[in-house]
Amino acid sequence: MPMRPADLDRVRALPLFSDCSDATFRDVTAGAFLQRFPPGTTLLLEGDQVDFLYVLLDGIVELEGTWNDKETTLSILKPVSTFILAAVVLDADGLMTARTLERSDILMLSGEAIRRAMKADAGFACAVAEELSGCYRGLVRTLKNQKLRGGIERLANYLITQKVRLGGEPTFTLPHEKRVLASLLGMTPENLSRAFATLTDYGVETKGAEVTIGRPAVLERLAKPTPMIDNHQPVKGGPTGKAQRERWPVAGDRTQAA
Amino acid sequence: MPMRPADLDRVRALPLFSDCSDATFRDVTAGAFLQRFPPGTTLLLEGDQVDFLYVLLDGIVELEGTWNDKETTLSILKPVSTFILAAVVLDADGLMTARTLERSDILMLSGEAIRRAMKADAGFACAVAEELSGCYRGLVRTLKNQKLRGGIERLANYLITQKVRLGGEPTFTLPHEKRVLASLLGMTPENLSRAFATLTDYGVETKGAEVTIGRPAVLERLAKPTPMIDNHQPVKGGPTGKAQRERWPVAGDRTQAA
DNA sequence: CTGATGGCTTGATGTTCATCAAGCGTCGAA
DNA sequence: TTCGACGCTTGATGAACATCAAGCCATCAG
Repeated sequence: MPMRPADLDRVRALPLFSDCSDATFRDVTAGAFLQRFPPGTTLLLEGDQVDFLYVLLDGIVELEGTWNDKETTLSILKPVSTFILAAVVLDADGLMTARTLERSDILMLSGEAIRRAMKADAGFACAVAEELSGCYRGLVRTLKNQKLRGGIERLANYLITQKVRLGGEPTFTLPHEKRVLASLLGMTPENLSRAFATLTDYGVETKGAEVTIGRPAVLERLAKPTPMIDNHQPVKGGPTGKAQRERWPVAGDRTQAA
Repeated sequence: MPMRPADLDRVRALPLFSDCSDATFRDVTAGAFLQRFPPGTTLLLEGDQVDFLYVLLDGIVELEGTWNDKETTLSILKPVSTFILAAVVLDADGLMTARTLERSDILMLSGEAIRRAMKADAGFACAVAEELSGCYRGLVRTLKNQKLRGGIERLANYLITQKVRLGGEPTFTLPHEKRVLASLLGMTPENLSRAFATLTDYGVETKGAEVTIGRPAVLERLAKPTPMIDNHQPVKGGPTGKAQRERWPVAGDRTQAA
């Protein structure tokens, strides 16, 4: 499928590429191709060799892990995001299965070209390192969330994070099916249901996918959110990488601090 | 404290630095200093500003996370390892507390110098990206381990991994206190004790910190280890980064594949 | 309209895990 | 040596969570 110039611009605007030279960008995107996938398509299977860096331009994709006939979703990606960067950098097998949740436009960049570009363009290599750092920190947050909090607390914090990211309005709509949310939060759909029921006592009303947080203070007292686990960075309009998410000045702006 | 040339050589041999130019290495190590810490010393607190890249030259350090008066250990590092690289790259606050478990020799490199070197030396920036990729994949494994397996299965797989990493002998000694191991595996010391008791039925004998795996096949049938979660890469003699750990050819050597 | 499907909810039940409490053994200091 | 501290173990109990089963409700094809 041909790449439209508009798509190319969106990729160029990614933090990953916004700083690299024109030559690097041309080299990396030369053999690229854009593809549209229907919902439920498996893009990459756990253990597959990874030949491409994927860029989600439109749609939603889920990263999941499997063991012993059980599966769990590790992350849910929205546009514009790259994924399986780490496997590409190391030229290793993928550790996660990638699957579309909705119809998605996905750009595929040659992994070999990426690695070549890193060696040639220090700015690009730095951008890759920054993106990876952001991904890493995201996972640290997820792991702490999983090991330190119980199911109800995870849901409460998810709702608070979602609220601020969607603009801060007291009522918003869940971006995914509840069964997907359950897997992301590390619980069964049944227990997610019960957790929502429990949160009624804390001012959380739900009607289908519509959620309204009636008494934020009460919910927060239960959730005890902290910047060491929860990243309340609002999703701004422009395309943003995982790195920028982590740059958010939690306490005091340090851009000129050192 | 003065840096001995021998220490400098060990750092130079790290995958992080083995490929970078002499100039870069000199720049990065110029303002470095080596420090020896007693056991139980907190090197860095969750949320602290991170000004240095730490390199563990000798000893053991634990990375832990905290929430609501609970704590959990996220990783245990052996020499030679770097830590909090991601925070350094992004010039962000640390997400984990770092504490020595034993007396440790730790080299501290200026974070600013690291970032400067990355911009100047593409080879170094690539090495940073590779190290971060290795750390990222390690966390993915940990998260899958945590979300998909139960406590006994986690212990069983830990023992199997430990066995192969320590040379494959049926009997070996646990490298940490059991309370630390429990926290790493995401359970209480009490339940770790009970899990060991359960594993007696699977041929696992324990006498203090000495563990012997009597019937490996039986234990494996319970543990169901998989390269998608467990990294059975043996710890070779030389200093090895997290990246090399992930480069292990799981199925077929691809070093010359592309 | 009818029926089937699939996501969600609710209840009943059992497993897993944490907590509380007590006891045992080892080690180190007085 | 004696005492106390600490790590580990074991038992009893309760909380959190998964599983199984049934039912509700919206959507959609026939």
